[in-house]
Amino acid sequence: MIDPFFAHRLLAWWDEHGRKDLPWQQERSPYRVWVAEVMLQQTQVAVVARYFERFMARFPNIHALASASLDDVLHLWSGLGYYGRAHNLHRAAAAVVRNYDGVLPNDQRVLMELPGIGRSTAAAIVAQAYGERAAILDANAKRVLARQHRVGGAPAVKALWELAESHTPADRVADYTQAIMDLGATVCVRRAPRCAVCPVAASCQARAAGDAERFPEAAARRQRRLERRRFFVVTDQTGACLLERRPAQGIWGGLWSPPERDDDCSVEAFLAAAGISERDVREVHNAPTLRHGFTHYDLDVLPIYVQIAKRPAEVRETGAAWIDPASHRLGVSAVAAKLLKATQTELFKA
DNA sequence: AACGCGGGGGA
DNA sequence: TCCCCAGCGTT
Repeated sequence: MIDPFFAHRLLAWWDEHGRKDLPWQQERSPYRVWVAEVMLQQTQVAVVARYFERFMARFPNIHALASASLDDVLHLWSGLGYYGRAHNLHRAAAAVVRNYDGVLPNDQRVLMELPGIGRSTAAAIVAQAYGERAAILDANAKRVLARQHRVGGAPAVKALWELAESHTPADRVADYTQAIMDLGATVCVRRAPRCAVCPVAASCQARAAGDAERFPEAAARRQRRLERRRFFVVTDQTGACLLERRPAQGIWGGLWSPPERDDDCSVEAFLAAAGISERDVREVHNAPTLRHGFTHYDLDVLPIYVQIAKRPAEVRETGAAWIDPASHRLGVSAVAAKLLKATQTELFKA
């Protein structure tokens, strides 16, 4: 049984308490909404806010994005994670310029054919940018609806999409979409929801049952993997660091990082392959272990710091480059930046 | 349907 | 230390 006043009460609440000053809500354009929605995939609002305007300043419109190099796009994405999003954004921008004359389609089904745009993101774009009726089901809406109707278990996702569709009103779609996300983000929060100030608490079944925190049902815990990775962090006296472009497949695919080698690669063999003379090596020692948290497994990063007296004349093999520590060009991945920072700290102490 | 993908926030 | 976050693409 769908409460016909659900959307009405939600909108009335949003008019008074909703968020209306987020960066991507200003001078709202399809392009800005699109970029924001992609950045916001599995990424918290406060984090995206630090990247959004910088990205917009560098790529103010879809043509600027489409004609940019992938390295430039990755550079501005560095630290945001899920770098496949940046690849897809870049590819989709080129496709929109080529196929739609640079105008982002206003149809949900058409949008979903673009790389990186799924059901929820496509719905958010058409609702926020074009005012077309479309239902979203992000983590916030999922939590609100799962509690409102007290649905859990395996079939929950399908049921929640149907509930999202039936609750979405025909008018004020953009505001409603924002409202249900704001409610989930500020009132119907994961732990200790503030039901006392919730506009839809009266019809909330989980609230009535007193078990709101049980919803949405958590996925089964996954096994965590432990991985050990070994990087050769080679810096010179200016702090410049040797990087390699990583293989397209696998972790940090296509990004730049300090050279990674197997445990059975000796320091001598690495230096020889890189064309670095051993007499240029001033010091080699193991650094303290850096632990890097990961979604499904942990990485043990065991960098070996190598100080060399000067840049070797010829180390530019395929895919190798020196990175300037001041600019961090070449779309350096966050882990490379962390390793650089650790390296520089070590050099500073030495 | 399940899994891989990243980094950060918060308890 | 762990779960979660304005999900998507692949298998």
